[in-house]
Amino acid sequence: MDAIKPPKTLSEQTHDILLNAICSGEFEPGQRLNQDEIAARLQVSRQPVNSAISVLKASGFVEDTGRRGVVVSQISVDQFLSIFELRSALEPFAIRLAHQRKPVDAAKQAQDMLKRGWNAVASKDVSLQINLDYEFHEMIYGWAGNPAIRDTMRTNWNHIRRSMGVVLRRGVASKTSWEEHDRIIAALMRSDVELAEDEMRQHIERAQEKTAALLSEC
Amino acid sequence: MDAIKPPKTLSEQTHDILLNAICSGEFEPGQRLNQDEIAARLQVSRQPVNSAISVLKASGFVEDTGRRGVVVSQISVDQFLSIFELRSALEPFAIRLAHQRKPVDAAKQAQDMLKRGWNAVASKDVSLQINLDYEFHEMIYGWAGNPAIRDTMRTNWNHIRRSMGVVLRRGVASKTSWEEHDRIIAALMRSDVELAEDEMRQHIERAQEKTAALLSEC
DNA sequence: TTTCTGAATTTCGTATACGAAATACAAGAA
DNA sequence: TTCTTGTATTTCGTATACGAAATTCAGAAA
Repeated sequence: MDAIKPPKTLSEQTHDILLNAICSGEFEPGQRLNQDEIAARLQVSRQPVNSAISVLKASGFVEDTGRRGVVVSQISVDQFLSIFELRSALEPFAIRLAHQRKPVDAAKQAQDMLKRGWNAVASKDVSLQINLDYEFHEMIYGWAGNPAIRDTMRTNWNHIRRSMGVVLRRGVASKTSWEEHDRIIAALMRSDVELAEDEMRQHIERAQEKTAALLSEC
Repeated sequence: MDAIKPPKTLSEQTHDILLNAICSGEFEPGQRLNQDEIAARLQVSRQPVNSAISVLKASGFVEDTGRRGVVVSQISVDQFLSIFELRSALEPFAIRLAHQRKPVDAAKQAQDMLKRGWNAVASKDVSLQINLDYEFHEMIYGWAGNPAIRDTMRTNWNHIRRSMGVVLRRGVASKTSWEEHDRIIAALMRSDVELAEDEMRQHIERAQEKTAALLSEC
C-alpha cells in the first residue's frame, strides 16, 4: 500500500502557477511581478508568493532588477540557441541509450504517443501540441534510463516552451515535427541506431532554424 | 561606472551556506534540517531559512520526508552514474565547441589554471582540489560559449562535489586527474580536436570508475 | 513487562506586522 | 516652462504570531 502524500503547499502551488504563466507566455518577458498583486489574485498571503519567487529566481525564470522586485527574464536568442546546441548533443545521445535500455513495451508506448501527437496536430490546439512534443521527448529520456538527462531537459524545456509558444502561435506547422518523430521511432524500432540518432539531430536542427528565424523577427 | 549592486539577501546567504554545508559533506545524507535550529545558528528568523529550503528542495538537494520537514537527499549511486554518463556526452562536445570559439588568451588562461591545479595537488588541500577541478572544467565551458551547458554542469557539479568529497578524503590521488587535464589542454592547443575530445572522454570515464568503486564500498 | 492512548510538545506552513529603501509626485527654484 | 528636492506612497525583505499536524512520552490497560 502506498503512503499518503501531503498535498502541495501553497508555496509550491504558487510556484507552479507562476512558472506556467511565464512559460505559456501569459506573463511577458520584462513584466514586473508584484507580490501584493499576485497574492491578492491567488487569495493567499505574500509569504507563499515570496517563497515561490525565490525558487523562480534561482532557476532563472525571473531576475532581479537591482531596484525593486523581479521581472520575467528576457528570452534571449543567444540563450535559446545555446539550449538547442545542448540538445543537439544530448538528444542523439539519449537515443543511443534508449536503444540499449528501452522497455519491452516501447513500441506500444511509441504508437500511442505518436497517435496522440497526430490528433493534436489535427486539433490545431497549440498548447496541447507543445505539451505533447515535450512528452514525446521525455518518453525517450525515460527509455534512456538516465535521470540526469531527464532533469536537465525538463528545466531547459520550460525555457524552450516560452519560445515555442511564440512560434507555434504564428502558425508554423507542427506537422513536419511529427513526421520527424515518426521517422525517429521507425529507425529506433528497426534498431538502426545510426539513422535514429541522425534523424534526431536533424529534428533538433530544423526546430532550431524554424524557431530562431521567427524569434529574431520579433 | 558600474551600478551598485544590492547586497545578497539573508535568504540567499542562508541558501548558499546550507548548499555548501550539504555539498561539502558537513550535512550528511538523510540528516534532518530543523528550521528553528538553523535560524538560531545563523542568527536570523525562520523566514529566510524557510525560503532557502524551498529553493534547495526545488533543486533536489533536500527532499520531503512526507512527515515533518526535509532531509538532505541521499547520494544514490545511480544518480551519480547518470550524471557522469551525461558528462561523458557533454564534456567532449564542449571541447569541440571550445576549439571553435576559444578566446585568443586561452593558452595563457590554461597555463595559469594548470599551475594552480598542480599547486593544489602539492598542497594536499582536498577542498581546494575539488574547487579547482571544477574551475578547470568551467573554463572549458566558458570557452565553449554556451551558457546552457555551463548552467547544466554547475547544478550537476554540486551533486558531484558531494561524492567527490568522500572519494578524495579517502586519499585517492588527484595527481592523475591533473595529468589528464594537462593532456586535454595540450591536444586542444595543438588543435587536435579528435584527440582532445577523446582525452576528455577518458578523463570522465576514469573519474567515474574511481569514484563509483569507492562509493559502492561505503 | 509490553502495548495502547491521548495530552503536551515540537515544528511546520502561512498570515500578519514592521522597518527600510525605492519610486512617485507635488511644490518651489531656475 | 523645466529641473530640483523633500515628502508621501509603494513594496520589498524579514521578524513575529498563530493554527494545524506530527511526534513524543507518561500513564493506563493488557
